[in-house]
Amino acid sequence: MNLKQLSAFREVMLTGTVSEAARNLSRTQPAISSLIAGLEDDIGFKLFARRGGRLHPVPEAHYLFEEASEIIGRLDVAERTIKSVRDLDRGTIRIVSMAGPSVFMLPDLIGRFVEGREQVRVSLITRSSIQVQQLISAQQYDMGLADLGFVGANRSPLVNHEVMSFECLCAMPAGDPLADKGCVTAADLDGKPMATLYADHPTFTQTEAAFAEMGARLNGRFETVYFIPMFTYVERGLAYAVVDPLSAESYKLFSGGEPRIIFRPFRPAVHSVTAIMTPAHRPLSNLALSFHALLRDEVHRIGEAYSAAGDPGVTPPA
Amino acid sequence: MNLKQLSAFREVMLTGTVSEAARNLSRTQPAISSLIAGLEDDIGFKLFARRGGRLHPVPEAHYLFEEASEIIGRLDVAERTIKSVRDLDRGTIRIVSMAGPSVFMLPDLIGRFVEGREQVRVSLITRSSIQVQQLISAQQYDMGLADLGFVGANRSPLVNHEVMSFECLCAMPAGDPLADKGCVTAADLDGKPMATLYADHPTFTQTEAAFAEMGARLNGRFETVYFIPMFTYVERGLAYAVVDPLSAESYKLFSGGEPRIIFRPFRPAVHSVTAIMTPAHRPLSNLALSFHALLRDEVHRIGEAYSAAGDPGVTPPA
DNA sequence: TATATTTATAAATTTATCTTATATTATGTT
DNA sequence: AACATAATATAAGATAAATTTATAAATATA
Repeated sequence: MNLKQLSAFREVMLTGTVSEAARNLSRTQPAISSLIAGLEDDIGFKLFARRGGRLHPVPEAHYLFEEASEIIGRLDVAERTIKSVRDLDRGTIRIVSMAGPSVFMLPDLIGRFVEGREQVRVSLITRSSIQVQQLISAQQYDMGLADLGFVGANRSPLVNHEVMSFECLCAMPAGDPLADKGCVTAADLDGKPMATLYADHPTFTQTEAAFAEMGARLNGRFETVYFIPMFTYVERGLAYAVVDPLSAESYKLFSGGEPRIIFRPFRPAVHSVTAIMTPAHRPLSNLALSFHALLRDEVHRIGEAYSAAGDPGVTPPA
Repeated sequence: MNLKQLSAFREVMLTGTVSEAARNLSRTQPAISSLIAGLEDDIGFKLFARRGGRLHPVPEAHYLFEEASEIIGRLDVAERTIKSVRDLDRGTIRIVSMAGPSVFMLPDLIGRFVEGREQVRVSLITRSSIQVQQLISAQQYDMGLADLGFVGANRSPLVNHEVMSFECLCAMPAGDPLADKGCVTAADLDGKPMATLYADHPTFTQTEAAFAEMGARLNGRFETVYFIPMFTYVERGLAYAVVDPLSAESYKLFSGGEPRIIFRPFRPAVHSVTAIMTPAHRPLSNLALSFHALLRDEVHRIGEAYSAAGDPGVTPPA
């Protein structure tokens, strides 16, 4: 008893004749006849009584017809569904990210990704960079975005890290005199009020080192947990800040059309090392792979956009 | 996407390796490899990531595994069920019968038939002989048992009639002097009290004719609708009766171990013409065919048992 | 009666599946 | 590092299944 036999049988039951069934299935009549005969052979009795050169289903045939219809229908659904998975318009992606990108950048990217993919579900949670790696290595999430500065040497062997290093930027209010410089140095910010992250954040420690290197004094006036509050201080001209490109992009998304902060390259270079993490020993779904590619491209685009040119939102000085 | 592919895939998912799956399915490893490759080809993407010379299912594979398991399971159930239908231990038979046999004979026969066939359902209803033919021709029932004397020339072309003609018997109380005779004639019953069926029953009209033929007087003292009440009168020595063998058999079943009525051939012969009816243009289920054969044999057995030997329950006179 | 329609069967062909043999890759062991 | 082990992949040949073409037989229809 196989599928070919069952669908031939089903078609004969539906059409009433072998010839018509053969036409519907794009086969010849002897092919269908032989499938029916084979099916009858397999189950051990005749499904049709042959009278007047026609096939008349025996009562038992009606039971098998019901079953065959449901089985074939089920198979069709399964086939369609699995093929829609191939076409990436169905499935679930679970993402875990550090705080910064999870506020504007990732929701924006996810919004673009699910556009026109009604059946796609995306779950995004926010955790510390350390926890991001833990959750990925626990095979609980498909993708993670985290600051490798926190992870340091403790990279989990269960996690693939796609490492991207960026140079941080100096954020200042639009119209600030320093914006005229193509590049801002620690010396330029000597003693100026700064908004910084908390003490053990890699960006903060590197910024301190950069100031020390140039013999400049770091005047940490505002200390915050996330980047977003820092921008509030910068917007109002209360402070400068050294931020990574992803945070700069987040600000751009946050502020919408009229950015009141501009970004300039900062020297000595402060590096932000971000990684896209994926489970090492479990294949990603095609959908997740597709989003992974989008995320990587986006992060690279942001990195490049802010690195050389400074703030792409404002024309750099000639 | 076909069954071979799906069950190979299922087995690989269950065992974790192609080689083990091949062993379980009694195939070689390349056969399974090729089925998996074919399946992946059909659905358009890889179900397994090849790493370390092993297959690691992608997340989508788990969905297909669930579906494949259910489809295969469903097919197995259908196959088992249809084969149990073949073995006649599952199914339904709908029987319609005239009153006489439906009281004891058919229930007894049905009881024997369903013995050891837990899944077999039998429905038996009682209708007039005319209605029996109508219900069979309406394709509503699988089998009918009716007196053709009522149907006469109005045989439906939609019904197959298996006709059986019997000679009726004279019923008398055990110990009656007439029992000493090997054969009872209408003349023997001249003027004796008789229990008869209602006026237009074929057996009654023929009995009247038999008495007339021998110039005997028919003293119809009790008139009943069914045979069973007649036996009550006969048992108490209040009347004689002329009954067909099926009714005689019913009495035997009804009275159990100690029959208080004996039967003798009656002359001139009164014929009871019974027919087993089946739908002409619809095949019977194998189960119904099987019961049909049993019923035919039983009716023949009864006809033969009562015809020549008279009452088989009591030793006929030497 | 002639014609058309339907199913069944036989032979030949094509397609699918399976096996054997072998290559390749990864893993563990000495 | 060399070797053995175990897994998958691939190619070629063999076998089995499905399909088509051709044809016969039975039945219904004009």
